[in-house]
Amino acid sequence: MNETDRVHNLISFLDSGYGYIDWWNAGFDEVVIGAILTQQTRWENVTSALRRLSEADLNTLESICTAEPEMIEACIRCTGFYRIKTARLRRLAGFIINELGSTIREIPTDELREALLTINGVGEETADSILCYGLFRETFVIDAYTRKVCRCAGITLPDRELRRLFLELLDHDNNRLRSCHGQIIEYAKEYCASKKCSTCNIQALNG
DNA sequence: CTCCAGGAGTGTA
DNA sequence: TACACTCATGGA
Repeated sequence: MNETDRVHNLISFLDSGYGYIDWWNAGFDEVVIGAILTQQTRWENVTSALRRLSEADLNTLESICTAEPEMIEACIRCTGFYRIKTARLRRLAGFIINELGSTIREIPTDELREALLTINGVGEETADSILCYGLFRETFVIDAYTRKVCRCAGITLPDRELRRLFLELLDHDNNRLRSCHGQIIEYAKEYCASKKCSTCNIQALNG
């Protein structure tokens, strides 16, 4: 059994267990902001920060650009790295509004991905989250959960090849790509809470 | 108390 | 290319 078969089996396994998941179907601005906030932090802290930003009317890219940094820092402190994340939010929001503007919908995915990656504070996962969940583009998010579940399934491919394989096996379909990543997170939260993965039965997929 | 969470940038070899 | 280090709060 090769790596392609393992990924295929993993996809089938998750699909049969969870079905289609409409994962992180939020507005564009919230996805962009959340993509930065979720860096090295639990999602529960992100939702808390997003709620505070909303209550302070700082939940849009426009307001992020014009607000005092201290106001943003106060809202997102619970996500950790709040000073660095505030700087990243301001850079990213400014880039999207001033450099991309309304033409962002017309920029090809690969070109837009490269553009996002040039921004300080935007790495592969953040860029792919924005593209996949904020703009419904054909890309797949490789994050800590994805790596963990794949490792359990005996898949040892590097991120770049893993992303290409998921893209191919999910037919470059945005709905399937979003759903699959959601399934991975649901599974990981259910069975991989501890490091040992004692209740994880993914390795059985290998036959 | 310790450990780590849906990262990314920088410096070092 | 491959690590080690930094950023920082909060929950288990």
